[in-house]
Amino acid sequence: MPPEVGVFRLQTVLETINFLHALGLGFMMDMVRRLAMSETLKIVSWNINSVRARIELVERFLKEQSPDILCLQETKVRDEQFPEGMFRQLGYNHQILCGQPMHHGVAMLSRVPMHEHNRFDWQDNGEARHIGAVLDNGVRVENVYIPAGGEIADREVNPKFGQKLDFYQRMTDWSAKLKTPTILLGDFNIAPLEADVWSHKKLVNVVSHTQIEIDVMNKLKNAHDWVDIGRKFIPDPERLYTWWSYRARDWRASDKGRRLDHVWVSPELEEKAISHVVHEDSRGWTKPSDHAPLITEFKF
Amino acid sequence: MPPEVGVFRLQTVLETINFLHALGLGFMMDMVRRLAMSETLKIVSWNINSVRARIELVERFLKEQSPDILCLQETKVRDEQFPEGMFRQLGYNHQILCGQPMHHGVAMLSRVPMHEHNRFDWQDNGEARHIGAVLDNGVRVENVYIPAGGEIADREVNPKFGQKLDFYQRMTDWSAKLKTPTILLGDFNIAPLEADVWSHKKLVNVVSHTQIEIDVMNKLKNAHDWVDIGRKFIPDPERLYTWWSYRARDWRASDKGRRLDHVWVSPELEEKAISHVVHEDSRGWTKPSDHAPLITEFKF
DNA sequence: GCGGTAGCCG
DNA sequence: CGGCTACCGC
Repeated sequence: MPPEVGVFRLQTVLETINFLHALGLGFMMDMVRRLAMSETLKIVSWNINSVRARIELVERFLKEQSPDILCLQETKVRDEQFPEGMFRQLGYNHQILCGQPMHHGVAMLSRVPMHEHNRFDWQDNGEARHIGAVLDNGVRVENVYIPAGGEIADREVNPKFGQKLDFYQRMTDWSAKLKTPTILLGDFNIAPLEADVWSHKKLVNVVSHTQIEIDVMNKLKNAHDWVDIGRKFIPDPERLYTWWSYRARDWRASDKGRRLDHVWVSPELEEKAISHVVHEDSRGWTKPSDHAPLITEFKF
Repeated sequence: MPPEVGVFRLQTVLETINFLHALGLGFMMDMVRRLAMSETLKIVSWNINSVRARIELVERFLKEQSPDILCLQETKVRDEQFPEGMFRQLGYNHQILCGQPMHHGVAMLSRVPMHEHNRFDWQDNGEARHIGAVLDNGVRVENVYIPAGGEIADREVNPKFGQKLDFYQRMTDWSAKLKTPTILLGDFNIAPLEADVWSHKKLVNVVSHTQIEIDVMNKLKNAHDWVDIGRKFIPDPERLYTWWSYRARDWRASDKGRRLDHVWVSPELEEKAISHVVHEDSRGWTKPSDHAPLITEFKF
């Protein structure tokens, strides 16, 4: 599937390569060849904590990593104000935006064709927390920002915690009916394993790592036999974090991380995943997000 | 007057030069020689619009221009949070701070000895708008941030305008009694001449250029026969601005400036002033203040 | 337009 | 700690 380049819709790989050559953009030819001729897909999930405040970081990341698809959470911007120009300049011409003022917000930016498929309101309150897309090969990508759940792990005193559990339950119902090969990724706001947090003992009653959350997460997982790509490539009990609080004096030295972000796939896609890394570097850049991007490569 | 260097108080020029040589700081020797052996003084007035937000700009300016004394207005920082480290690193060990939370605030940073002399509250409401210092040669430096005066040029409907006029009146009373040779500089928030604004006609009723303001400014000027150093070196009717609004799309192209900042001296210092420029360049740096620095050199 | 403040949130 | 929303002031 050759990419769109500005107003040009290039029909063949050869056309695309000749076009780039004419523009003196020979350095992009390898990329085009790879995109068009292989069935490799590099997809990223990143809770960006404001895409506007982080636009230069995102640009740097895209230039360094060149993913085909970027799935963002916590964009914190309404669609009219989304900084789509930078993405378009880098060839991310397929854009699905689902934002709202102030909080939450998800977005998908792609250099390969991608078609909006659905937007679930699993929280049933209008918050912008999900978009689903389908690729030309029929694979679905579901980008989700699950609520954090507040401070206290008790739905009686903390309604936010109940909303989080209900969100998981609705995703579970949806998963159970799911037939299509699907990549489900985003900020799940739960770190299920002991090796997913810097201290199991200290966090066992902290929202994100409580048993009740781990239970609802496992119910969701079993409803579709989701495969946890993070743990496929970095098996338990190896340390695996995707989030480090801003509040730490030195996030890398203290390393008080949690694995809140996840990439899950339908069982039939498990063997298509060929690599997965948490890009911790970008957590150390200037003015970073508190989450690191998750980079997964598939070969279909 | 040899400088203080950290905890060392160097008594002679020779001691200072030897000290720098021992530290491998030979590149500073010329500066020390100039400071200690000549009677030249380079003094800057700059409304910085937050010294914390602008600390890298200030550093760049000091490294490029190497003034002996920097007088800042609108520092917008309480004294405990003043970023004094950068100044100390560049040798500005004499510091007089007069800040408050959020608004206003003035500061003087000097590489030559300078002693706090007074702090007038010409507005009589506790706002941090003035500090006065005396140099070892007896010359006084008065650094002032005169209130802007609000939107409407009528003290009956706009108390801020009245406060501005009252501030000028109190400065006038002070000036009339002044006997010492003095440099009075800062953000006066009035552009008196037609050539001090981009359009006299359009601004004749805009606070900063109204006749009532020009009248109180002239009364202040006459009370001590203050010499306007800006117009001594760039005579009327040549265009002379020190401030350009942030709101202009392209401040340099539209050039809708005003001369709000001034350097005035006692009559007996007029002939000591040997140069004066408005450093418009720094208005074009990244994340600039809306005011440009005024650089004046004296030879005593 | 762009500083500062405050409270809200994770 | 550091986004957001607001308001305030120049």
